[in-house]
Amino acid sequence: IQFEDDGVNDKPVAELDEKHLWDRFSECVNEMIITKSGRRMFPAFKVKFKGLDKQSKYLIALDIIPVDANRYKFHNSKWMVAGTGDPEMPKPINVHPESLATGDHWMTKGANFHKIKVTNNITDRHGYVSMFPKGPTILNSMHKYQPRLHIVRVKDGKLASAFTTFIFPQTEFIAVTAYQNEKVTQLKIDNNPFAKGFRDTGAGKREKKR
Amino acid sequence: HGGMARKKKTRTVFNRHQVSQLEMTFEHKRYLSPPERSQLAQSLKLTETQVKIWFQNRRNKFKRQTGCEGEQL
DNA sequence: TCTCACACCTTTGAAGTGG
DNA sequence: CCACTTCAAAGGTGTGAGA
Repeated sequence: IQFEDDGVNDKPVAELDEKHLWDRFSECVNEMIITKSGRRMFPAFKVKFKGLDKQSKYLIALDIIPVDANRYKFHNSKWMVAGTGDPEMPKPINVHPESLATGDHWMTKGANFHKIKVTNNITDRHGYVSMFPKGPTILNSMHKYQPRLHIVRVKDGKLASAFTTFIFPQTEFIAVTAYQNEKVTQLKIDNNPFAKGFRDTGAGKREKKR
Repeated sequence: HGGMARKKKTRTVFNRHQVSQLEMTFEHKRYLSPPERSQLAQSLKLTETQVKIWFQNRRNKFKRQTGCEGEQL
């Protein structure tokens, strides 16, 4: 990977936001629903920054890559390998919409990737930007994935530094078509505001039609 | 409210082109002079009031997001 | 395993009201 | 101009049925 170093001295550091929440999901092996139309991830992937150069401009991006080449199954309340994984589609690089913002901007406002979507729909490619696919990330159900954060300094429309990549292990998850682990479901319901209607306590009215 | 005047406030939504132009303009200038507003309104086929209120609301939103900086733990 | 329609919520944002 | 509020429309949840 080529870049023209602009000589700016920085030391980019990204730290995962709401780490505690991610940890709780990670403890019971996180699952992300994938749908035909694309589903947001929860928790949302949010980061804070340190060590950027205030004046320089940076591009911030996120991608989601396979962890291994296995297929998994949920059996006896446990995830276990269940054979060889299916072939993977190329993964888009989700450039943060505020990108090409200053180091000052990123360090004060952070980066929130809450709008990125994951899907299992192989037939709705949204084309390509440059060499890379665009649109929702296509994942295989019952496969394990790991989001990655990328930081690169940009000067005059050209790369001015190497890519710095951060991996937060607690953001690893297994793509599913329907939740397998009850604990994961409950964590999602308890913490995702859009699922408030399913909460038992307080303002929720859980009801079963029989 | 005494009377039975039921007003159906139908929510108007500006189209993508209009929003992106407004957003681009806002990025460069946070306040619009009357002539600028008039020209922008005409090119976007909006009323001057709509453009005025849009900038007013946009400024408020910007302040709200930027001002609330100390959330999370 | 996967898909789909619900019900039930939130978020969004132009327009309203008052200062 | 600002501070707020109002309130539909848009759209994100998990559900549970039926493939």
